[in-house]
Amino acid sequence: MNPSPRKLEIISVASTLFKEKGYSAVTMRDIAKVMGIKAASLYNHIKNKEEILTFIIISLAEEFIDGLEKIKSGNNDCIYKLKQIIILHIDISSRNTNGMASLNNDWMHLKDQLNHYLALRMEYENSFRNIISEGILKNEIKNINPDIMVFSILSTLRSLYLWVPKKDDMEPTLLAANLSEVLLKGINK
Amino acid sequence: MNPSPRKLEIISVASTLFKEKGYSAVTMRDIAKVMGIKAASLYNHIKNKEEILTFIIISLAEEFIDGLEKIKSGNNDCIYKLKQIIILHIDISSRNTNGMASLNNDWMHLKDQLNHYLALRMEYENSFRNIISEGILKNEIKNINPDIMVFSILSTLRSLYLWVPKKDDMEPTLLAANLSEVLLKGINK
DNA sequence: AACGCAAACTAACGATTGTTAGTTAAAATT
DNA sequence: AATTTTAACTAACAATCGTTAGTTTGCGTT
Repeated sequence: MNPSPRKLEIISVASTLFKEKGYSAVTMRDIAKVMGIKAASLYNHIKNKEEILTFIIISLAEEFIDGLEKIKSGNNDCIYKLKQIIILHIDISSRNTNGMASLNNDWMHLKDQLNHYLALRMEYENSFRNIISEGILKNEIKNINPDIMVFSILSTLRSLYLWVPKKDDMEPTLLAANLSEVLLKGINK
Repeated sequence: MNPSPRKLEIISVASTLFKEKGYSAVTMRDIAKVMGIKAASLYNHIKNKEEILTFIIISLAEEFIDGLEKIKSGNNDCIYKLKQIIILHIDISSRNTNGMASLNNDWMHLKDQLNHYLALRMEYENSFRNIISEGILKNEIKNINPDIMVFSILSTLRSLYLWVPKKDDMEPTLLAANLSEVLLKGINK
């Protein structure tokens, strides 16, 4: 069953608060107050607090997995694939800035779906590393420890949610171009 | 007055727990249990929960400010200064992995010292950006939006605390060398 | 042996937490 | 018009929160 509009509204409000203070510091009464209703009324729409967090995180994680799957299946250069990954992160982070905060910082508070999330994350990082490793084999990418490259690039991409809202005047395509240049070719002239 | 050894012990234990679950999700009883004492006993050594967080964050922030100050004062290339900044982050993050988690994720729960922290952070980012901007002027660094370069490099450096413990077999100097190569010159061959 | 002190303890506090039960009013469906 | 459904409400729950007060214990100094 699809989430009702009201439920999505609650999730959206919760996302905003989770980004500001973190999941644990946000109370059901906080969420309700922003919604203009009482805390108990939230339970007409959601099962419990955990369900909100689970929805935010899992749907985002699956969006990343799906996006990466399409990129992997294309028959392109590794460098081109990496550029597509950069665009994927900019796109998702721009459309759901608040949710990205929970994905990055509050995943450890998942219960039922914690293992599912961890599996998705490992799958994503492995795919990412495979692209890098293939690039090294094909002589497209420097022969440096792939873990370091994955860590470095992914750290920047994962932080986009903090930075994109402050630069919302910047064209996404321009951001993607500049970020690709910096991440792939460095800053040194 | 310097913090007593016992107080430092409490702060260390708290740091570990804060990294695992975040400041808000950690209770005084959690900290006490790891210490092997009762929660009320903690108050023989610390003023309150907030003081623990404040100590962790402010002392780290000042460590970064001091480190950057020394780097700025040296009469070196901008690229060299950036390499020193990378080493600074690796060094601090390795020595206080747990504290770095609070610095990154729990600063918004500061009260008295929140403004002080925000001032230090802005000072740090401004100095960082000035080094980049100077590098562009001196033709050492590509003429790309400095904000993007600061964001990109700093995002990676700020995430080191998550990654360094998983690679504790790696020589810090080797990590610094590889990371400098990736961050400054990119991964593209 | 007596004292002072540091650091633990027990007990409890008021506030806040997520959540449930039962009720009400309006809207949608029959 | 009658009925069901939706979504709000009030009231309250047991649990847990950070913290305080007062007490006990053991060690080092007198």
